[in-house]
Amino acid sequence: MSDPLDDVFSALADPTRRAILAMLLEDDMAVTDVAEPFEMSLAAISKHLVILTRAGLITQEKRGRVKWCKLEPDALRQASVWMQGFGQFEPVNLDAFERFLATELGEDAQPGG
Amino acid sequence: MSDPLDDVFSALADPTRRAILAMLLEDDMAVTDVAEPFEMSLAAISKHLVILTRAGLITQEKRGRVKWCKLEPDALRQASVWMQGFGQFEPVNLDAFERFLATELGEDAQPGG
DNA sequence: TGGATCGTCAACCGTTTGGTTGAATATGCA
DNA sequence: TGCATATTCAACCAAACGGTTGACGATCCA
Repeated sequence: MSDPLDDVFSALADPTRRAILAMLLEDDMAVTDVAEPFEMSLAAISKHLVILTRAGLITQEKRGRVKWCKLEPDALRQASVWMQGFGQFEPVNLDAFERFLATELGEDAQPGG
Repeated sequence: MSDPLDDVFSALADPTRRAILAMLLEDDMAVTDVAEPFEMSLAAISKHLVILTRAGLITQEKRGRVKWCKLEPDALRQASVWMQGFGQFEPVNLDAFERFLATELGEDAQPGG
């Protein structure tokens, strides 16, 4: 009944969760290490990770005591495709197209703070 | 202090608001006409439109009694660029690229229900 | 075995969200 | 003028959100 885009976009709406995704862009991380730079409890971060998991934006795998978090960009890509539907009626939209190519080919993309 | 992406993504998190954006893709609309297909009060739709406006996803212009709503895809594009930063380390991503082209050229794009 | 670490669960709390209703405001028109 | 239409405002509500704390289960290791 509920659109998976609901979960993806509401997961992305929180700055803490976007920061977590950016961290996971570098490498897979344990829950404790994800929580380390934030000024909030481990339990709070654990909840954020549940929300990211339910949205399909990350997966978590337990090895021993440690639960590893891994970025899953497919859900992001789905949402991105939905959004790009709104660019189609623009006259040319070369700007977005060039930026798409830049990030896609990794030429000099700067993936945000 | 608060990231504009907060407003954009939380605006997009609601299915009613995404449906409104899809309607505005066709043409500019008056508030009453936006509200017509939904099974909720006009006041509720009015609030949704405020949220979309605050996020920069639409603009509203009053002409006479009627307030016209117009899609503003720039905010969407910003968010889309942020998201595409997460696709860059993927091997090729031809799938998203092809769909980008399809919607961009308007060949047989189906911009969602 | 026992202690330290990893992570979640459960209960609680204040704020925000998404909806309602009825009144109010602003404009168009006869 | 007076009435109909278009839209928002204000008050209210239940549910969800984002955080806290403390207790708990699971795992490693000496």
